[in-house]
Amino acid sequence: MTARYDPGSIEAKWQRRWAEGSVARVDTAAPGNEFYMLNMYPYPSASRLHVGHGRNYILGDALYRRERMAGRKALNPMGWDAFGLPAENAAIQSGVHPREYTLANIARMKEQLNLLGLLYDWSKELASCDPSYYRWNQWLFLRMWEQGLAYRKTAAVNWCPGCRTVLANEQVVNGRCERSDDLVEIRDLTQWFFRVTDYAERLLAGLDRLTEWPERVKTMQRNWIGRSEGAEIFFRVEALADPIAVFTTRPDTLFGATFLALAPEHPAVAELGARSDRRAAIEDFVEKVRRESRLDREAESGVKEGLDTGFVALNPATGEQIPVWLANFVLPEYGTGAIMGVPAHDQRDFEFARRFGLPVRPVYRTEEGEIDPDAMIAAVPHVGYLCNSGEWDGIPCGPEAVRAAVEWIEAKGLGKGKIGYRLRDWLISRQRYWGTPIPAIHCPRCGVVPVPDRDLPVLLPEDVEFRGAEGNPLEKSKAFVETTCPKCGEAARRETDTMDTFVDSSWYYLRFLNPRDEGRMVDPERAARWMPVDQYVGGIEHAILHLLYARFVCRVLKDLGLVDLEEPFERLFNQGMITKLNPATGKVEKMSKSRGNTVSPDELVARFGADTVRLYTLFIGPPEKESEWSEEGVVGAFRFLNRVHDLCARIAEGAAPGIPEAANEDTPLTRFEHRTIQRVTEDAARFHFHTAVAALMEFQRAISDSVESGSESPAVVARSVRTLVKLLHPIAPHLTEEWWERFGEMPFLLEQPWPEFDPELATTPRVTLVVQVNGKVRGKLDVDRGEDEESAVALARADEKIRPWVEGKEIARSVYVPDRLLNLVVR
RNA sequence: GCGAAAGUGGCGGAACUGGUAGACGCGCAGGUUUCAGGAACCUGUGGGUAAAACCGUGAGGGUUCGAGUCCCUCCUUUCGCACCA
Repeated sequence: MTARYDPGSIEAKWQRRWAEGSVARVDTAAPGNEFYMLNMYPYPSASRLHVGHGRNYILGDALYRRERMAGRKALNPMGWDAFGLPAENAAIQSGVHPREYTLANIARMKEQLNLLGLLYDWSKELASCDPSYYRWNQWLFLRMWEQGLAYRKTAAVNWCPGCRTVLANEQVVNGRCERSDDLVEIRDLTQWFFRVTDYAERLLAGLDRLTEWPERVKTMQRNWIGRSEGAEIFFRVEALADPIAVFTTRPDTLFGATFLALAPEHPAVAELGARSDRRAAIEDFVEKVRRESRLDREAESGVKEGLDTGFVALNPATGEQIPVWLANFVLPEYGTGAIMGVPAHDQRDFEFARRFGLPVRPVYRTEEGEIDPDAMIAAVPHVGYLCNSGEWDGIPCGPEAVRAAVEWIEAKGLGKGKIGYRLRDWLISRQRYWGTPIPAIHCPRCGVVPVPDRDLPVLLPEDVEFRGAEGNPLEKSKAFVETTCPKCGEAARRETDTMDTFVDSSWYYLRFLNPRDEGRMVDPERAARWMPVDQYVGGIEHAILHLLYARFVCRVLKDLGLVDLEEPFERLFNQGMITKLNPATGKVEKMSKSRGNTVSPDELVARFGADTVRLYTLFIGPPEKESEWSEEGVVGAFRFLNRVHDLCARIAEGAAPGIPEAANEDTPLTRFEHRTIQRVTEDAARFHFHTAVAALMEFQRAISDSVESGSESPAVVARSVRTLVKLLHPIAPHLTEEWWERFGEMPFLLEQPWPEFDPELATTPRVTLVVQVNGKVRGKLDVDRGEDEESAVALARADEKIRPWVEGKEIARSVYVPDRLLNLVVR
């Protein structure tokens, strides 16, 4: 007769007990052995938790519980990235206030997290939409403004005509608005930026010290920052007062520059147009390129469009006149938005030159001699030695040539060495209501004036109509917009842009340490004690967004003297996404609400219990890998927990508390036990709970078998079962707490020390020695550990399975790996 | 195009520094229990053979006593970046 396993009642009971006991709560002010672990924030705007990101939390909780059992005081807080577009869009559609919508979703998410038995320190809970949180966004903004790190400029941004708002880059999918599917336009708007480019070098250099970060993420950040060394060189244009600066990584090819190309967006283009008799053509071209969406401009890579402005520039090295062109392939946001065209040594310039009949002039020659430009079919970026380049002639292609060129250019005052970055400043303005108001006031007399600290927080107004709203609802709130200038006291307009929600999440890990602190943003003493975050768990999707912004803001806070911390997250673990077949597209896609291929964990919890869902989610595969969700195997997890339940029930009869902890008898089951402790401990350390589960399944079977056969003493069995229960706790916490209690043990199993193994007992006295003949497995020997080679060979020769393979043959050599393998090489 | 990761049974996946390939689970097959059903229990399960031999980790080469693991070439898939001067 098997004991009936009823997860529902057990789980409800323990969830209540953990909450009542505040087991997750820690005093962040008190010293101790600290471990700070953080899951990347969820999106409470998502109305339900789905297994795709539930996996984060289940893995995180298992790690957290293991740390607790390992005796470390561990902080595991949860915060809500509560501002954002979805809440506001819901408000526009339904009229429900974004706050209401958000708070309802937070409550629901919280319920679901609790349902899975996840332990968070709710005393540290925070939500970015709470003024006690976002006032510090504003405070930080003002400090950054003082430092010149926050500024306003006019920039080309993504604009969705349907939603009548700017969009973040990540909200643009294939050139279309993620929500309305409208084609996104590029518009010039005056926006607020954070000067992240000032930190490019430090952000790049810091990556080398993040040894516990996945290489993949670091590479993505490096590419995103995109450092390249080169030079800025000035080209005089006859029609213009100021020279045009170009950025190049190949100043060594300056003598080969045969044209100058400007991005149509280049600021000098308007002036050129005004002075040109080709004004209409220039304006048409600019308009045409600008009308192309970014998508088209990128998709048509290869098709290079251009227009000769009719003006000429002077090649500063040769003094020759070269034409000034407009070209669609020159990007306005990189470098200076202008390039020198060196067709012989740059493929893009080559294609452009050939298309428009511009001259090609090689300035490198090969061993065979100079290159015939007419015979070239492609650019030769790296070849031979400089030629036709005055003093530089003869220098081999490479860093040496670049260095020589930079020195020469600087000496002549033609330009200077420069490091270029692909990284652009962080656009933080959003023309939306549901975000942190940017604390600035526009005064007709004083200009843009910061809100004084004493007036913080700038609260979101309540007199706002959302339903069917067009544009930023804040603009229509008189109470909000109409204000007075803090400098001159005259009537002024309040800034209506709000901040990107990534600002919120850039420093929240610090705020968990002092979430109710009214007087300051961060507590430097607690930060010194707890920082950096020991373990950060989250998906790869934040590799260059959140994880880069957080590293940036951390450095800003350091420079402001608020914390002594350069890197916020010491160790990062990227778990793979859960994918699932999307019936709508027929493809296997990342599980997400917007794709409509989600699976809600609470339905599964209702059927099998949270422990089964947790165990199965961890068992599905290695957490760093993407996994396709399937429920085929859930029953296997459920069966296992049933067997554990049954086993516990069998030995619980007559079990007295505290029995067998001391006895470490040398029996087969004891050895199995120690081996299992070792396996589970090591697997958990590298987050491989799927193999830990496999080890526990084997262990359960071994215990059950010895109970069946009566081969082990009750004390040994009792201790083994207790060990099984402890090792299983991070994975299936409810069932294991329940049995720990029924065994008469107290208090929480969560507070029990993680079992330790004896390395000696974690081995077996006898081992299987594999015998190979000429590298092929021909038999196995059961021998004592540490058997020497000579007797192993003798045993092998005598073995009836092996004998036929060696009989009558000469053993040329033997390879012996003690306790593992014997390979006989015969002729 | 550039960069990174990965290809192992019907499926998810094991295999730490080269040393029994396929742990564990699903599925499947046979059996047990049950009025019955099953998400219960037991046994078996890479191909192949009567049993062996033999063949098997994307393909082809190489190093080695021995290769899923190391090296070279190629193929496929996934994910980044994508005219970055």
